[in-house]
Amino acid sequence: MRLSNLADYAVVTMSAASRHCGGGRVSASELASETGLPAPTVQKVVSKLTAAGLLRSTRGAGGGLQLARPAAAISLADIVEAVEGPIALTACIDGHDCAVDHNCSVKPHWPLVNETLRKALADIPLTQLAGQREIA
Amino acid sequence: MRLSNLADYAVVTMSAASRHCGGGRVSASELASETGLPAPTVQKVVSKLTAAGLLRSTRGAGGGLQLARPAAAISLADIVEAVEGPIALTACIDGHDCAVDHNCSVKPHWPLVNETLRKALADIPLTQLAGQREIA
DNA sequence: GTGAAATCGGAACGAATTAGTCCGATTAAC
DNA sequence: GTTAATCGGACTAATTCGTTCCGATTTCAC
Repeated sequence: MRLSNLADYAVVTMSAASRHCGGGRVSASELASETGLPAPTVQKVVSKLTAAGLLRSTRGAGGGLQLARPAAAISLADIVEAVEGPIALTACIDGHDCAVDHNCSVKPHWPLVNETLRKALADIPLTQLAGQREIA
Repeated sequence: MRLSNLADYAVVTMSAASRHCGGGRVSASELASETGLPAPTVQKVVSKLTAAGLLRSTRGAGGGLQLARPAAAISLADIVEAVEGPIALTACIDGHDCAVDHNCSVKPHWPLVNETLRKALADIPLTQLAGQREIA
């Protein structure tokens, strides 16, 4: 019931990147300096976020990162899913049987719980987490 | 964003125990047989649940477990907290600074998220999870 | 056109938490 | 008082996560 540190760092990184949305491209090293996180860690987080389509990467000299979508259109659920995969409390939903499949009366109820949690996280936009002066 | 297997097993175990609520004491071995989980694992889960006050243990020959509270009064949040501790997505809320304390603009928003998730889980009683036994 | 620099992307190593297992202390019944 | 069955805690092994490093790609400058 606790998201991984990578996901936590991803939220911080996205929050920092959202502040440079208007300024164009930002390098991963610069994000590391601003957030105080280790540079390699930020690189790994950025890789996952880029693969998920939340960030747009521009390679080469003078390149950098930029938000692929407006900050208001990115929710906490998107960031968590980008780093940790689908929002699922249990692993028995995607093939990995929990060895009690035959007598597991709670399994039918997990999708409902998962969806409830996902909705709760989807209702939190990046703008709220970033704490920008323009929250509207 | 995924609860540990122990918590998953705890839910299954509590669900199985709720069926024996009227029958009185149930041994951990019997719960293991019914759920199909390894007996030592069930013992570990039962230990945590008992320590949290969700189960009442009776030692000695002929002893066993029984629900400390009615099934309707036990929520999914109670079980998760019993096994995994407080519902907190991030570890930076209880002293462990995340090394970006000075520039972490998202930290003030985590308690709200945690409370939202906790409420979502608290709204799911054990009776709903137990449901009717489905024989596959 | 060529060279060089800077960037992201993926892979490998190490550490930490977790899952599983075992043995001992306690307790009730006989 | 003895026996037997139970829970409780501690140890070991495994998986996953976090961190770090190196290579492929791309752009700018000359």
